[in-house]
Amino acid sequence: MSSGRGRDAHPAPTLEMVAAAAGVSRATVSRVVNAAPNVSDAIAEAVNEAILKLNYVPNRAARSLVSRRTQVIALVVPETTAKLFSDPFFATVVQGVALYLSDTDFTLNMLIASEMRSDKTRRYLLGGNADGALVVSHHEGDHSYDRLDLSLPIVYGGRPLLESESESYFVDVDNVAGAAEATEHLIATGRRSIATIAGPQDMPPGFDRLRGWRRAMDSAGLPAALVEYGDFTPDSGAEAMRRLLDRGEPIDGLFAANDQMAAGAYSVILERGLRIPHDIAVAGFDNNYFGSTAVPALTTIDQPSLELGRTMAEVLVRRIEGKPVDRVTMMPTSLVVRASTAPRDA
Amino acid sequence: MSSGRGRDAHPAPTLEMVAAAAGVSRATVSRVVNAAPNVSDAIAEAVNEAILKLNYVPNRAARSLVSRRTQVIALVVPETTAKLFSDPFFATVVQGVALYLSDTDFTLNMLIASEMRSDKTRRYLLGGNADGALVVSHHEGDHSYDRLDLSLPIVYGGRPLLESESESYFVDVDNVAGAAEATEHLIATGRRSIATIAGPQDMPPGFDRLRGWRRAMDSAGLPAALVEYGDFTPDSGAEAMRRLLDRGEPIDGLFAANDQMAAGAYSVILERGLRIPHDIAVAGFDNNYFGSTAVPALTTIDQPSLELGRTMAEVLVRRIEGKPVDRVTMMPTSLVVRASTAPRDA
DNA sequence: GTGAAAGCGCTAACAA
DNA sequence: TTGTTAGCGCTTTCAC
Repeated sequence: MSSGRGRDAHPAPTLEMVAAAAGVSRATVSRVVNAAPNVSDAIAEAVNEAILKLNYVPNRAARSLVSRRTQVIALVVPETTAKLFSDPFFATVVQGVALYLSDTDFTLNMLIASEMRSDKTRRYLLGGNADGALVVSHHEGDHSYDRLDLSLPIVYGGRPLLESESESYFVDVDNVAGAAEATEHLIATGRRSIATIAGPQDMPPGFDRLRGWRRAMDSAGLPAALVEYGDFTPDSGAEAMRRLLDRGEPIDGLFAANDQMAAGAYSVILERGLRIPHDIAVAGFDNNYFGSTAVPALTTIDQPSLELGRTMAEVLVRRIEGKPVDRVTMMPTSLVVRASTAPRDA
Repeated sequence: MSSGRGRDAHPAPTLEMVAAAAGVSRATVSRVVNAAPNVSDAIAEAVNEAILKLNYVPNRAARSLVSRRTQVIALVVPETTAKLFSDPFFATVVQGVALYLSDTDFTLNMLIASEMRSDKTRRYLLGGNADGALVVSHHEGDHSYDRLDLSLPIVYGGRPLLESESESYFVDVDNVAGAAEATEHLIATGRRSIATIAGPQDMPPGFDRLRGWRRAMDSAGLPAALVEYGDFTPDSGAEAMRRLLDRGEPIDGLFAANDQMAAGAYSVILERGLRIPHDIAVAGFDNNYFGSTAVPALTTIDQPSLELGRTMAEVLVRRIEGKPVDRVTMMPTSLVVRASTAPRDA
């Protein structure tokens, strides 16, 4: 079994061949191809005809070599994310990026960055293989590529852990506002003793969502004391819920920092003979299948992951093209109301 | 707010600079970089030292221009798939591809192919922008890029609808064997009246999984008559289950052609007051969250999606490098036994 | 084993 | 408005 029939079957027409066919110089063809302003219509037409006839496609390598632009955007993905292929959030962000770029002249290059070969990624980026890079830091706040930004523009997904220490460009979801909205919704349905299962405080989403819950509780004049922490896994959510209930204080509402932990909390609530939403109304964050397939379906905060990716790409392209862009872009979240926060007597 | 600080901050060292630093000619540096056999150890060492000191990285554009190789592999994704970001299967395949390529010198280029701009994709591929292409046809059997294979090697995910009409290289999952295994498992747990909810018969997975069910039933001497069709959505699974039960014939086992349809069937089974697995044991196919989060958890057939992607990439790289490869590669599936097929009295 | 020189296909001054 | 010319950084005969 042989293979690779070689691109030599099709001896790829060159600019020179087009020039010959159209009876003009290579420079003129180049001008037409690049839509330069100063070409007479008659000549342009003749050239375009030749291009069509020969089925000419410019050679990117040659173009990049002289123009110093690759028309490539690198998407850096941490290997851990790649292995944890159970993450719909990540996949959606990537698709948003790809979708946006498909309407531009840029091409998307996916790089898997592992700790082991981290310099391979750096070298690739520094080697002039891309005009810019997108780093999907998976909301962990890792902006360790910051230094590279001196050599090529970088845009992160998710804010850095310490904003003050970074000058990086990033696009993020407004976690504080989202968490506040979920909590306000709980309050609006008549709940007063609202607990929260927070995420890790060394991750921006964990930290910000707790802040949002606090803000809403404070604004409503309710005590923000019922807090337990988890690590975003269902199991940790279950354990946090157990600790919460073991405090012996009344709880009629719960905001979990993500849907997975809410799902974990569900099992404990039911196991204790309590009903959702009758005894405890529950809201989550993320809007993924853990919430949508739960029974009762979980009220949650939707993150615009597709838009997040799209926006990251847009910000990067603007930077590359030298157009003005804000260093930080926040994407709005939206509340998805489902059965888990239904009013008690509806 | 400005931007793109230009790669000129770092004036990217060239081969020429390395040559100067090492006191040799550019040709020699090139030989060292490309690990040519005929370079004396002493010189090679000196060159490597210079490379390290200058932090030299070869310019791909220049290299591609002369070598006629791009070291790029294109991944063509249909836009519908990109929009339907709810598909973990697809995301995992892509990650498998990326993971494999990260250990090679190839780089992954994602292309979104829409019907509207389909020639953009073709032109890209024909324009010598990639050394080969991977087409994730999402198991729909669409091998419409077949003609391109004359100009550059292409490997598909999923077999073509009509094998006879295509000479394409592809990697697929053994749907027939998987479906048969699930059905045999049902039989082994003592079920005899086993129905199936099949997928669309114009899609290879739909067609093949029905064949697998039939094969298992025939081998066991059981009648293969209880068949209804769905379109792989949960709703269609629910309706098919309804039709199945409305036939009035006894059913004690069900093989659904995917987990989503199994989930749909679950709701109807429970709604009719039947118990899973006591009255009806259920098995699905895909092993995604529809099955793992269902109650009771669904026995299903696992597809090695990560491996599928990895293998597609491997087959393509072998073709590009002119090494022998089989035109068709089948990946094995595996049975995941869960509560939905537990023996009646266990 | 090493160097000199030509050229891959294109763009961008500069001339005309 | 169009053509001429000189490279971009690399690989690759061909001499030595």
